[in-house]
Amino acid sequence: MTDGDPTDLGDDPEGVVEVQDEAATRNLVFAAAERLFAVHGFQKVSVRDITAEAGVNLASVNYHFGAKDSLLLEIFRKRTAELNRARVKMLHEAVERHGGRPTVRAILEALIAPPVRWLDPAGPRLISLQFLIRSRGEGTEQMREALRSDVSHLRRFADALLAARPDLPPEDVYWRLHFVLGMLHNNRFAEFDRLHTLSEGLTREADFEGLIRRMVDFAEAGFLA
Amino acid sequence: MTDGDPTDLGDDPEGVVEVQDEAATRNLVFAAAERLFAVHGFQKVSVRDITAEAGVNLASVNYHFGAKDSLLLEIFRKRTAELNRARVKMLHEAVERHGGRPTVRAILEALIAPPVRWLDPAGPRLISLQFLIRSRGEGTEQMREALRSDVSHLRRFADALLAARPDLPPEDVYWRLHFVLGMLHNNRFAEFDRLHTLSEGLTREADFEGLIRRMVDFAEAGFLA
DNA sequence: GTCTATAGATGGATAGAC
DNA sequence: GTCTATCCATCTATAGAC
Repeated sequence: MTDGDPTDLGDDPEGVVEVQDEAATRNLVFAAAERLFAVHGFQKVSVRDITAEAGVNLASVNYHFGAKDSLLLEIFRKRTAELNRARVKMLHEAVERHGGRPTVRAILEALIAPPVRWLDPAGPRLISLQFLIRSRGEGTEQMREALRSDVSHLRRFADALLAARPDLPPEDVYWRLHFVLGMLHNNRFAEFDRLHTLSEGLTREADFEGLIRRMVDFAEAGFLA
Repeated sequence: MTDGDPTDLGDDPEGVVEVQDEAATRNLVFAAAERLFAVHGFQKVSVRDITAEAGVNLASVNYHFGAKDSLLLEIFRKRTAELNRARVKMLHEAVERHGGRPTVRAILEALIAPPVRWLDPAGPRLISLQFLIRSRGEGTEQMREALRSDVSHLRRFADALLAARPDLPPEDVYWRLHFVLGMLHNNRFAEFDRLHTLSEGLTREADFEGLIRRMVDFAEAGFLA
């Protein structure tokens, strides 16, 4: 369905296998790599693991992406752009809804809701989010450089928060934004497991809108103090 | 000074080098490994890197620790125990100070202050803390199993918080504890760098008692909501 | 574009001399 | 306990047939 233009298939005498969309293998590699990296870590997953998982030959990674690191970087860029787009869209809607001056709560919702919605195992985004969280600690030098220097999307959130709390010293606003990001980056499989053990099953992360509300409540209270 | 009993040195005809404390090499390896792991990550640092950094021979890691993973686990266990001891001690003092029922703020201080004090570059703990933070995302299976199952030290904090806020649904208490831990785990070199870039130098993490106060303020507000 | 085969580098671990 | 030399597994990347 999503493998390109299927109208070519009928006329090809060589059958279906040879006329796969030229991007099919590339997409298989991309998806397998993202999943394995997200679950097992960047360094522990080899090109062999990826190609075996994708069911393609070993040389595919280098042919389609040049190198393992380039593949990593491409996944990172794509998912980062998608997440930032969702966040900025929500922030923009909040700005319009509040006549140019969104509340702290509306800003925090735009920051928090998109990545938490990605946690839903019923959706197609859980793997991408775990990949992005992992890239923060294990990323290549290129990825860390991108994270360090590209603060353009956070810039908007910081400016909105500064405008919403002009009475606060700016460094307080920045520190609190840092704390909220820490809350978000902690949403890993392993941390949920630990919390689940500690609470003896009381905490279930299945209710994502509820989790968003809990996080926004907590963060908002911290910002309004 | 700390390399054993120096009184033996004067009588040894073979000189200083051969009569080093038998633990000297072991300690050199331990320290070099912790530092390299903390800065560069667990997978990226090889046994060769460690022994070169320590100025000892390649076989030292296997002789003194058995394997690279065992060395990692030993560092992890030692630093985890030290951090937990400092936290539990502060919690115990808060319990005594408050006649058995410490406030939310006192509990949070016991949870937050020790690891943030370890951030001080003037102290000897900065590397250990970065190692511990990294172990959360990159740890071996043994380390992750230890993190998952050994919640005995967090158990005390959770119980204290449940007692301090008996009016809250327990799952709310657990989630908020999870949020506070996220704030703590985000205190990595790279995240401070990013925050520093975003705030154009306004946020300086040099004032650790100030940072503790900011974090406790934020977390307390979130808990009292 | 796909595949096999392999080059070339690096890793953890160990044997054995001292 | 320490060191050198080395085994052997594994990795990334590429050459070259199809």
